[in-house]
Amino acid sequence: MPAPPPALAARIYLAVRQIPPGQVSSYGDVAAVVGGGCDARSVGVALGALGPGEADVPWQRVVSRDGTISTRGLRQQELLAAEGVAFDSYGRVMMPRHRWRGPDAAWATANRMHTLPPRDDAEQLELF
DNA sequence: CAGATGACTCCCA
DNA sequence: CTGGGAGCCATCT
Repeated sequence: MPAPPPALAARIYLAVRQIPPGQVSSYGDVAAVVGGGCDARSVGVALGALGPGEADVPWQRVVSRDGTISTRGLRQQELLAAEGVAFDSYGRVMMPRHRWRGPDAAWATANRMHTLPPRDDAEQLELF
């Protein structure tokens, strides 16, 4: 039997579950939402340890900060494309367009997590 | 307790 | 673009 997920991993999974279909987030952003001594690496490790018991965690929606896919052989890009995520000619997710803005403030408070700091918008303006 | 490890990220050559 | 190195941190040996 798989060992029960440590507390931090459970929080990471909870945060990842907030990312809506068609959007993506980076390991670092997820870590920022989780807070409490969690960094991008911790998120990567936690997702790498996903087992059958956490099949409902949309791990494919977490990519590197620059939109590149760090997994190999997991069909991550296919899964994302299937939910409407667009990629550029370099095979990177078009972050400005799909980047998750963070959890709802009320949800964050209720779960003792954090919202993402507002980001400068030059990039976000690429919308349509 | 000390090391090794990993689906990260940033910086510089 | 590529590659190396340094921070980062929870987990597992």
